[in-house]
Amino acid sequence: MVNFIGFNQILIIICMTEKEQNTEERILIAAKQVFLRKGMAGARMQEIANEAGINKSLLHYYYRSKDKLFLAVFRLAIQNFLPEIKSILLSDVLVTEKIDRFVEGYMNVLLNNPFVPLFILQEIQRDPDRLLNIFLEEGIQPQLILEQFERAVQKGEIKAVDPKHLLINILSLCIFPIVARPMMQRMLYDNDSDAYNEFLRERKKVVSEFVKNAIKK
Amino acid sequence: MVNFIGFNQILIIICMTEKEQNTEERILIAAKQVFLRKGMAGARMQEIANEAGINKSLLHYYYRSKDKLFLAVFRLAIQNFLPEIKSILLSDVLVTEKIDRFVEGYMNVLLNNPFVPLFILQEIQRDPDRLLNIFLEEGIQPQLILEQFERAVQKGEIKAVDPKHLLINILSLCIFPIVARPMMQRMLYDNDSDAYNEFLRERKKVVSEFVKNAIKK
DNA sequence: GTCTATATCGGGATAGAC
DNA sequence: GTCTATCCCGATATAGAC
Repeated sequence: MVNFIGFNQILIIICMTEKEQNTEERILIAAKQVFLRKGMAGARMQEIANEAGINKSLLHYYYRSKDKLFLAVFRLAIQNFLPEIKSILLSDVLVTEKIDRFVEGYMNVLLNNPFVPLFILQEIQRDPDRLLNIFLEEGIQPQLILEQFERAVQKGEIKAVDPKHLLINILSLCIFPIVARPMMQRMLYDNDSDAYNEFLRERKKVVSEFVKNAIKK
Repeated sequence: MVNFIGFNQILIIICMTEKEQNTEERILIAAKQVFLRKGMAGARMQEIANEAGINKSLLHYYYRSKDKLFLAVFRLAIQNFLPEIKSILLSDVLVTEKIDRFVEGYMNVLLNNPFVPLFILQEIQRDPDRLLNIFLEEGIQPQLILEQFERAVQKGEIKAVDPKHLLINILSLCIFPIVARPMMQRMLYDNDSDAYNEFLRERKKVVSEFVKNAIKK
């Protein structure tokens, strides 16, 4: 008897594969939403299942546990960040120009993924080494930008500042207004969402100017 | 029969009162620790009871529910912040001098309560209006400092900057290095805690200078 | 006020039918 | 692969003895 796979068997296989990918992906997207909103501890498997439009058990079928699902989601989340940021950091331009580009690009990323930073801050406190390892595996390298700042100081392009402080200053100015949004929007803008969006948009330029003023000789 | 309270009855009452206060207070302190570390969702009543060295049921005896306990703790936490900060904001000095004092005072408070900011950021996202109401009840008023910045701009003491951006810039530079500590300490200082403490101490001056440079004419 | 015991509930995880 | 039903544990909360 010849090995033979009938036409509709192939169809079934294709269908199952497509379904699998769809479901798996839908789970990931749903889980991302919920994890980002609630954090690991606050997220409920039921809520994720609802958001994905499937049964709770299916979550365990695809990702054996809540913990595994969480890890998958986290990798996905930071991979949205990386390519854009990396390309900016690797670009070969003057330090002041690079600061402009970085602030612009980084704040755009944050505006598109507003829940990611707080999520990272939460989980990094819950279990610091786990997430740090993932960061390292994904090739996050602060050394690169620190050296650039260092060289810019030596060449006299900017004031003599500690590169680590400068890096944290820039990150602070970009990230904090996003993670503190629920509070700041209420306290400064009467909870007017549009006004705060406008504030964040104009903030790209404001931060760039602020930093460049602070470090120019 | 005359109304009469015997001597040992008085002793008992005093004892009970003292014990009550002690226990109540011990619970508050323990709960503060746990809530700050784990957030509302991650905190466990058992863990709080252990930390206070008492039985789980006693938590419910003094504070009817986890939620009520949480609110009590939160009020306590922000009341540690307020007096110091308020007095700085109300002091009558030049804007640059006030920025120095604020950064110094605020970062000291943060160094003594390093878990508070992330805790606030977490809970403010979980239930924004609840915490905001507490802030308002406690008399937190950004308007005050905004007006001072405004006047300083008009008087020509500092560059023409948007007061709201300036306020958020200062807050960012102070708060972010504390909430992101677990990550930054590992990425920038090989997880050397002493080195990061030193970094934060010198940061008070660094931030002051950074901000003043950025806004001087 | 403080403890032990227990009720009650919700969530993660598994078994098994289809 | 997907569903229903169920297990099991842990956590909040209550009852009641002392």
